[in-house]
Formats: sequence, structure tokens, C-alpha cells
Amino acid sequence: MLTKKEQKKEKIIRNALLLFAKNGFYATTIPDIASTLKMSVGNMYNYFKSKDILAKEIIKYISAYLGSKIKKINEEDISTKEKTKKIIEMYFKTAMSKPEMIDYFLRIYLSNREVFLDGCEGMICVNEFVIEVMIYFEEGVKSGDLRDQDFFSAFGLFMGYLGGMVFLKGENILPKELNDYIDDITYNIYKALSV
Amino acid sequence: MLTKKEQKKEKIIRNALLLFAKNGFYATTIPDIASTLKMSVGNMYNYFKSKDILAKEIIKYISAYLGSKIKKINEEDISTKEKTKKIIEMYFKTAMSKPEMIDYFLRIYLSNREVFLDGCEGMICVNEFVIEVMIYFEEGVKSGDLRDQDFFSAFGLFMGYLGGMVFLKGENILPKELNDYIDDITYNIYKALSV
Amino acid sequence: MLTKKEQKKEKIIRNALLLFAKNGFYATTIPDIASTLKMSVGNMYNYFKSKDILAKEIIKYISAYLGSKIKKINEEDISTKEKTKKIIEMYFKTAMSKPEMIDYFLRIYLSNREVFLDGCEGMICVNEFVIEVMIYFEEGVKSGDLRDQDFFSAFGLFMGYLGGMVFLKGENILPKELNDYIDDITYNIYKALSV
Amino acid sequence: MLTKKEQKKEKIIRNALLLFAKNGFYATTIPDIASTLKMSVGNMYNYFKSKDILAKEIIKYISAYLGSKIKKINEEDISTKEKTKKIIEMYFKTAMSKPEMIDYFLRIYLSNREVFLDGCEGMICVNEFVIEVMIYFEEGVKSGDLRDQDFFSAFGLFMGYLGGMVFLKGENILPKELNDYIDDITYNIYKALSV
DNA sequence: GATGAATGAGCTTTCATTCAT
DNA sequence: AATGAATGAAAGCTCATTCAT
Repeated sequence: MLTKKEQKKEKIIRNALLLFAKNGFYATTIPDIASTLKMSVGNMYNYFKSKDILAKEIIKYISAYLGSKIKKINEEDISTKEKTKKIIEMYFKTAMSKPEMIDYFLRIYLSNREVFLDGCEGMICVNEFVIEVMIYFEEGVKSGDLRDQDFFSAFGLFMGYLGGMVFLKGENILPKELNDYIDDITYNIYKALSV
Repeated sequence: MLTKKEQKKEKIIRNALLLFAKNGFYATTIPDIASTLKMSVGNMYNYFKSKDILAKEIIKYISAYLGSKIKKINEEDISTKEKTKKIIEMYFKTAMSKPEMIDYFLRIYLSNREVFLDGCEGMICVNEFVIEVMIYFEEGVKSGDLRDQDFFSAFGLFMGYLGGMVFLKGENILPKELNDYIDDITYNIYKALSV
Repeated sequence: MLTKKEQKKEKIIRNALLLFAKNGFYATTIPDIASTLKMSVGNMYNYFKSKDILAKEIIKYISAYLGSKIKKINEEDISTKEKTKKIIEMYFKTAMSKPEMIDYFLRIYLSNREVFLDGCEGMICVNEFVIEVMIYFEEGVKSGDLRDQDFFSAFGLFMGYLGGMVFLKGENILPKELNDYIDDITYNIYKALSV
Repeated sequence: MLTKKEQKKEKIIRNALLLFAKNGFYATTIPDIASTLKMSVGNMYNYFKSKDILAKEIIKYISAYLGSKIKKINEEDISTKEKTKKIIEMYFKTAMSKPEMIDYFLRIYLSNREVFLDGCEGMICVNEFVIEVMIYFEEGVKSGDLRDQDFFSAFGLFMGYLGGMVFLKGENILPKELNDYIDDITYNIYKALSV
């Protein structure tokens, strides 16, 4: 059970996430976040010691969220192909119902290197997410469904592809809904990864 | 032939590109750029009316550069598979010899939406690049090599994948050199796109 | 006998004194003091109504401490020259065993005028100390040992000299220990003050 | 000859000196200084990169000023006793006509250790002043007038004494003018320092 | 075209103090 | 007496942009 302080921290995280994803890290100010939450600026700092630290907590929060979703899929007793599709569905569902999460990942975390340099080295802050993708991949290989290629090449394909599609959607370039691409993309990815 | 003013504009673009890609859009100041170029801050504004306008000119410059490279490949009399590989090679070669170009694309243009909102709607500022990828794809379809799927799904796969790999390399996560992945990636992409 | 509240006030004074002397008045925050004492910020204000009032209570505490030490020396049945030496010894002993007291005097009280302006006019807050120096001086004059000069000139010499030496020691400029200067200084001061 | 920028730097130094000496380092803000000079806050930072750096430049300025005054006295062809008196006169004259200089020395430089820690180690920032006092002392010893004691003991006596008197004056405690103490003090110091 | 001093709004952060519990 | 979350004013500093020269 969460303490009151932890509940408030999470509330701040959720609100800050929305603003950062919408307006960017630098174009979102602490006063912006505070006023959204109807808190004073000073009180914000009782919960997060700096804007950077808040940004890092947010990416960890997202990573934990997505990681737990994939974990559930990994635990299902279905074929690798079905898992592949479910991950893509989950990713797009998240991109549609909580677009700020994917946007934050793509536009704040991946881009503002200088913010995350100290404290998120390697993949520390997106650990939980990467680990579950790794498990998906390795089990696919073990079960004979996926080719045993370099994990990062597979990871780059999978996540680069999905990220690219969500990005294109965000730019209003895609003529159709994300969901309408699920079959195409599943086909493309599975074709690329399978033996 | 370029006028003197146009030559100087290009020089500014090349230098600003280096700084933006290295340090980010917000962490790079106009005085930084001016001092790198040994010119005065005020004079910078004789060439670019604002920092945002400079940023937009830079992405157009990169788009033109990459577009021209793909154009040359498109004009070669080789198979679609060979073209695919050549594009990947060109992309990685650029990522290694002029990393600022790909970095700017991935980390400045794709991320700082607020900067490019006004003036780069849709894909206006990366037109030349996208058009050439489109030509590559349509010719591949016409020649019977590629499946006739939604262009953007194919585009997302191709560019998301390549961008993802360069990103992972930039984070020092890839155990091997980018070049060592060329065959894997060509295989994966061509497998995914071909009929 | 002290009430419980008075005992706690004194405990706060002693701890705040340490922090102020070490880090300066402005660089020491009320939360710093509270956490050192393992008490809440709010409760601190039940004992001292403001940071400034705390600072003033501290200088009174120090003045009382030093005054009582000199008082004992004044009451001894020894020559003025011996008293002079004993005062110097006491001052240096305090500077070594409780350096925060002398440091507070020199660096907080004497320097942050704006803090003590209201409530410590003249020498109100260091009364007990100055009075005892005055007694030392006047008895020395009465007994024929010291020249009957303006008290403040004598006071300035005595305390300016000692303060200057402790300051130099604090800056790590003195090549020897404070104690090693006692004879020199006693000689200099007594030579200057005696008839 | 000073450049325009150097002239303006000096003007800032003189004005900031007045404010710091009057109100203390922390109670004086950069906006305070800027508005006194009718400059914008931002422009202040074109001349001094930080408030701390400004404070350090000021103490160097004072040290150079006082050093040059003592240097002139050292170069005169007069007795050590006369030099002693002239130094005291000069010090008090400065304390009366430019009280901010002595005040800054006593209340800003000597007290706000944390500000001067980095860049003014040892006596770097008051070099020019200390060196001239050293020359006064060593020539006095060489000429047989002063006892060959530890320099710092003599320095502590001389400067502690003078500083103490100015401090007492500043507190409105001295019943007479500083000038009226010159003979007493000269007598006391010379008596203490001479063979 | 070229210079760089000047502007001023706005940012992150701090902290003495208050107050509901 | 005790807690510590909350307030809000104010600080130091930055930087895109302008403008007199």
C-alpha cells in the first residue's frame, strides 16, 4: 500500500508526464506543472528535488508500466506469433489510450540525452521494459520460432518500427488508424524475425 | 552558383548542425554558434531571423542531402534488393562519417516538436528525403519485387529500424559496429518488404 | 534550575551555533538545524520565533559564557599581568576547544550587521562580556599597573589583536599553534597597556 | 589606459562595493546593484560572470588600493615610528572618507568564507596589501627599530587593532572620533612592536 | 554587413515561515 | 508540544533578440 506521499508523487508524475509529452521537456516549466496540480512551486520540490530527477522518475514509471504489460503477455501460453501480435496491439493500444507514455519515451527520453545522462546510464531507467522484450525474444528462439540473431538487431527492428509508426501517426501522416496496420506490421516483423 | 550570402548561410548551417546535434537544441545558444563561427551574435541575425528558423533550415539541408544520396541509388540499374542494401549502407555510412546529420534528424527534429510546429507541418521540411524513399518503394513494387502494402507501413519499418539501430549505437549499447549489422538488417527488411 | 523548555532552548542554541559557525548564517537553514536536532521544522518555531531571534540568542549565550570565564579571572588574587595572560590563554583555549564560539563572534555576529541591527544595538547582546573586560581594565588602572587611557582604545587593541590572531589561524596562515604565540602576545599587549 | 569595458567594470565594482559594505553580501542582490547603476540585470553578467566573482574582484580592488597607499609610505625617507603613524592615519582616513572599503574588508571578506573559498586561497586576493605591510615590518626590523618577532603576530596586532577600532566606531560605541585615537594607538602599537 | 553591449522576461531553485492535524 | 506539507516571494542566472554605432 502506498503512503500518502507516494500517492502524491505518482499524481505529480502522471501530470508532469502529460505536459512533458505534449510540450517537450524544456518548454514545460515547473510552474506549469505546479499550476496544473494546483500546488505551489515550492511544494513540488518537496516531492522531487529537481526537474531532471522528476524526468527520470517518469521514464522509470513508464518502463515499469510497459514492462508489466509485456510480462503478462510473456506469461501467456500462446505461440510466439501470437505474442508478437499481442505486443504490437498492446503498444498501439497504449499509444492511443495513453499517448503521452509512448510520446515521452520517443520524444523526451530518447532525445534529451543531456537530461538523462546522469542516472540513466545504459538502459538503467528502462530496465524493466527491455528485460521483458529480451525474454520474449529468447523464448521465441528457444521454442524454435525465431532466428537466433543478435538481440539488439531484433530489438532495433521491433521497437524502431513501432516507434516509427507511432511517430508518423503523431505527425498526422498516416492515412489510417494505427490499429489498421496491426496485421501488416505483425506480418512484417514476424517474417523478419522468424526462422 | 551560390552567392556569397548563400555560402555563408551554408557555413552557419553546417556549424550549427554540429552543435545542435552534439548538445541539443536548448543547450546550444546563439552565442555558442556565433563564437564557433567567429562572427558576432548580431550578424548571425542578418542570415537567420531566429533560432527556430535556423533549426528548420538545417533539417531541410539534411533532407536534401540524404534525398540526393538516395536519388543516386534509385537511378542505378540494379535490383531492388541491391538498392535496399545500398540505402542501408549509405545511411550507416552517413551515421558514421557525419553522425550529426542522423543525430539531428533523430534527436532534434523528431523530438522538439514545438520548434518545428510552425513551418514544417506534415513532412514539408523532409520532403526531398521522403519522396526518394517513396520512389524506391514504388519502383520496387512496380518491378514485382516488393509487396504492394501501405507505403507508410513500409516507411516506418525501414526508417524506424535504421533510426533505432543508430540510436542504440549512440547509446553504446550495440556490441558490434553498425556495418556489421548491414547483412542482418538487409535480410530482415527485404524479407519483410518483399512479396 | 532550568525548565524543560529552557533546557531544550539551550540544546537548540548549541546545535545551531555549531552550524552557523561552520557554514555561515545564510548557508545554514532552519531545516538544517531541525534535522541535526531530529526535531521538526515547525516545532523549532515553538522555541524561537524566527531565525534572526535565534541568532541573537546565540550571541548572548556566547557573551555570557566568555563573560563568566573572565569574571573568574577577575576574581582571582593575581597581578594584572597574570590576569592579562590568563585572559589570552582562556580566549585561545576556547578558540581551540570550542572554536564555534569565537568563530560565531567573529564571522556571524561582527559581520552580518543586518541580522543583529534590531535588538542588539550598541553592545546590548555582548554586554556581559564587555563588562568583564571593562572591570579587568579598570582594576588594572586602579592598581597602578595599566595606563589610564580611553577604555575603547585598550579594548580595541586587546580584542582586535586576539580576534585577528584567531582569524589568521582559521585561514591556516599562522605557521605555529595559537598557544605558541601566548607569550609574544602577552608581552605585546601588556607592553602596550601598562604604564 | 583603460578600455571602455574596463571603465564600466570599475564603475560596477565601486557601486557594488558600497552596497555590499552597507547591507552585507547576502542582503545585497544583483538586481539591487543593477538598479543602482541603471543597468539591466542581464548586462551585469556581461561584466562579471557571477556574484561570487564580483565579490572577489572587489576585494582585489581594495587590496590594490590600500597596498598602493602603504607603498607610498614605505618609500618615504622617514623613521619607522613616523611610518607607523602614517599607516594608521591612512587607514583611519580611508575608514572615514571611504568607509565601505574597510567595512568590506572586515565584514564581507573576512566573514563570508564560503564566498571566497575558491579563488582567494591563503591571501591571494589581498596580496598587494599584505606584501606592503610585510615590507614595512621587515624594513623596521632591518633598521633596528622593531623587534624581530613572528611577522604574523605583529600583523595580527597591527591590523586586528585597527580593524577592531573601526568596527567599534561603526557600532557607534566609540565616544570620540577615530582621529582622536591616533596618538594613543600609535603609541600602543609602536610600544608593542619596537625593540 | 558587422559588432557586441544592452534588454528583460522567464527559468529553476531555495527557504523562512505558517498551519492543519 | 510536535509534525511536516504547503506557501509564495525572491534570488541568481540565462539567453533570444534588438539596436546604436
